[in-house]
Amino acid sequence: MTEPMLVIDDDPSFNAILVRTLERRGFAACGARDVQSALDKARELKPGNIILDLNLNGSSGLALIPKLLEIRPDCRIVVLTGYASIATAVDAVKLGAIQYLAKPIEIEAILSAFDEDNDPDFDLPISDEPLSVDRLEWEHIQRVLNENDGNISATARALKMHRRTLQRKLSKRPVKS
Amino acid sequence: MTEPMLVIDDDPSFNAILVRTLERRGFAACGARDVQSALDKARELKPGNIILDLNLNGSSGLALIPKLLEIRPDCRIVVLTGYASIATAVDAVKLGAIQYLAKPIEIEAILSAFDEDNDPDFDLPISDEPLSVDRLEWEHIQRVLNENDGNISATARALKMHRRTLQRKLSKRPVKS
DNA sequence: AGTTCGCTGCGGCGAATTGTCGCACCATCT
DNA sequence: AGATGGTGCGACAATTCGCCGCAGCGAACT
Repeated sequence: MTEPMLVIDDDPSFNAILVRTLERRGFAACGARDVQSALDKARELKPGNIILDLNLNGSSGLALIPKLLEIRPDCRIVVLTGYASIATAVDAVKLGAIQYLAKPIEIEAILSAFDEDNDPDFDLPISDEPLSVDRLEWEHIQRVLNENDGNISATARALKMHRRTLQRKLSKRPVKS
Repeated sequence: MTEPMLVIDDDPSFNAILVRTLERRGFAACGARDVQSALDKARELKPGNIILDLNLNGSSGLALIPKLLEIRPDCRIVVLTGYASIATAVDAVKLGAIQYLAKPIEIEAILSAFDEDNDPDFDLPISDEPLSVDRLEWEHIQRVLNENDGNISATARALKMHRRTLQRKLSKRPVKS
């Protein structure tokens, strides 16, 4: 099960964390932050499992799917995105991705996506509990808040929630699982 | 094309309207309101185009996809649902549906789905807005619910929320962006 | 300077949602 | 038959949300 994994995501910290976590779990993992190096790495490593973010510095990861499959037709691609939509989910799967997940997401869910597809030869840690809805909400808020440079009003607008409500959530919840 | 169309939807009025509209546009259309009659009609007509609602009186239209494809492997199935979620969209496409659309939808969109069931467009999608917290919550619930084979109690436990609350959320939220 | 924006924190209050309990009804399994 | 576990749903109190308004603050423009 030393099938190499390739993480394609333009967010440096997310990418690094994911690669590190995968390695710590015993996978050979490698990261790429843009289309070109993703293709280079893919050609070099011929990874069987690929984690692909849809948004790569503005260019669509969707177009990368056929190219990756061309390099290795049986590779399993899990698409990950912070801006999930049903339309892109449908496209991604039609193009050959085996799963489409919305960030924030736990590693467990990603791994189980690779797992449940087939290949019973490696049983990785049985997936943990999913995040509670509260926790998920918190994670999501933090992400969007970060994206908006801490601007609460803008975040509330993006999240389509009331600013007052966001304020209250932020002040009340240091974090809980 | 006089390829017969089959409309599978348990909502009588929606079904009837859709069939009528299709006929008025020159298609041979036929409706079915439950799993059994859908399969009967499919075997009888061997329709090339099928419009399938995911929720058929509680039973999942998802399971119908493989059976329909078995009857006619090259038929094109467009999945329609009032309770859209990314999880079920991914499943539907993996099972062989060519498109997944959320109600309410215009006939035009359905027809154009059949029309251009090839090459998804990589260029335009990727939205610029993150999901609203409500939407994210909905997606997450759908995923976990799916993971638990539709078991509401188990899902509520996994999500650390009260079963009653989950019930209410599931029944109350048709979808909102 | 003065003025206009937009963001922020916060009080308050009615409306809506949640947490909890309880009950009835079903399947399964023992 | 009894135990177990799921499901739907009514009811009611506790909590949260939506929405109002207000005052302070920094940036940007005239």
